[in-house]
Amino acid sequence: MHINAGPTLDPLPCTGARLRRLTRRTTAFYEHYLRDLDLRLTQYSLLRHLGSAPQALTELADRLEMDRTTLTRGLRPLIRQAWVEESRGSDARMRLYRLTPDGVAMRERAEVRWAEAQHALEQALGREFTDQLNQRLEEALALLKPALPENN
Amino acid sequence: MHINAGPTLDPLPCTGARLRRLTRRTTAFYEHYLRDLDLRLTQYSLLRHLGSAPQALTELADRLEMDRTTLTRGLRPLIRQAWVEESRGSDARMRLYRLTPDGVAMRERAEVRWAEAQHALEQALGREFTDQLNQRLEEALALLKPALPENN
DNA sequence: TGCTATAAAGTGCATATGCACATAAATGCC
DNA sequence: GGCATTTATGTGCATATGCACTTTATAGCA
Repeated sequence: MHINAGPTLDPLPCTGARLRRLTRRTTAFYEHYLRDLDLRLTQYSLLRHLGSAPQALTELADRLEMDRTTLTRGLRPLIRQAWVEESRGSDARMRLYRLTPDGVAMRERAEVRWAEAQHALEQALGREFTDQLNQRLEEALALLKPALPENN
Repeated sequence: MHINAGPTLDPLPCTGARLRRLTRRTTAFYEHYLRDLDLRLTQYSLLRHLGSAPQALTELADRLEMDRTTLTRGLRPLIRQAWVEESRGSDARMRLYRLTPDGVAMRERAEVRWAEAQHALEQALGREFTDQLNQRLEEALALLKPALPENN
């Protein structure tokens, strides 16, 4: 039994908190479909952004707009599963990553599940609403890029 | 120097990945303003949802729509700073949490910064766009609530 | 009164996230 | 060629996130 079981939910004046909240729920939605592949949404995203051609860590981080160090560690499970292979190029500082054949196969299996999830999401939200939401998110991403003075 | 420095960014057909991406960037935006208070956005959110009246963990988790166990650990730093106090009620299973006077003071200081951040965000995105984005996020949250069969 | 079912919470595990700091290799001058 | 600077990456630390499993306490019923 709860104490102080007040009104349902606060109006949430904070856009950031609202985003985090929706992201939590949406991630759970997708991961429900990826579950028996034992794949997280982020990991699927990595598979999707990797190819058979070796790619440098920083390059990948830029494309995904993720922190470099998050990626370093996020790639490790994929390497452990032998879906991704690390190699070195002429520049001995760089780490290059590419999908293995197993990784390509896994990505294909995952894409089926992802498509199911995406479809189900569009069903739940309505196709038009989803498009508009995607639009807004994309727009916000573009507008927010130069918004932090320190990041320039 | 990068290898395979292809086109800028993929169109991102995945709504979930887009959400995660925007959330990362937006969180960084807010946390820039909270930085010298050494407060994360999530922690600010906790302070905002706590009061002087003791609240049970599960009740708080429901209100924030966060996982109970995430909350258990998320509250610890706040307790360590003595902004939040844990207590027990008549039901010996429950943990009750409330803001200490220091916690109230901290919340007030943080609200100033939060307001600056929110205002700056609305500047960056445009006021109208922000309202519409908030609207969509709220709508999506409402629509997604019953969307996972397993969650019923 | 006991026994069972349920409810509240904690813990272990595995990622996800990003900052500050450290290291190593390549670059650019002089 | 040799040294200062820049670049690519790794590591330590502290949260954030959520699932599976465990523990403890209350509730409900025979």
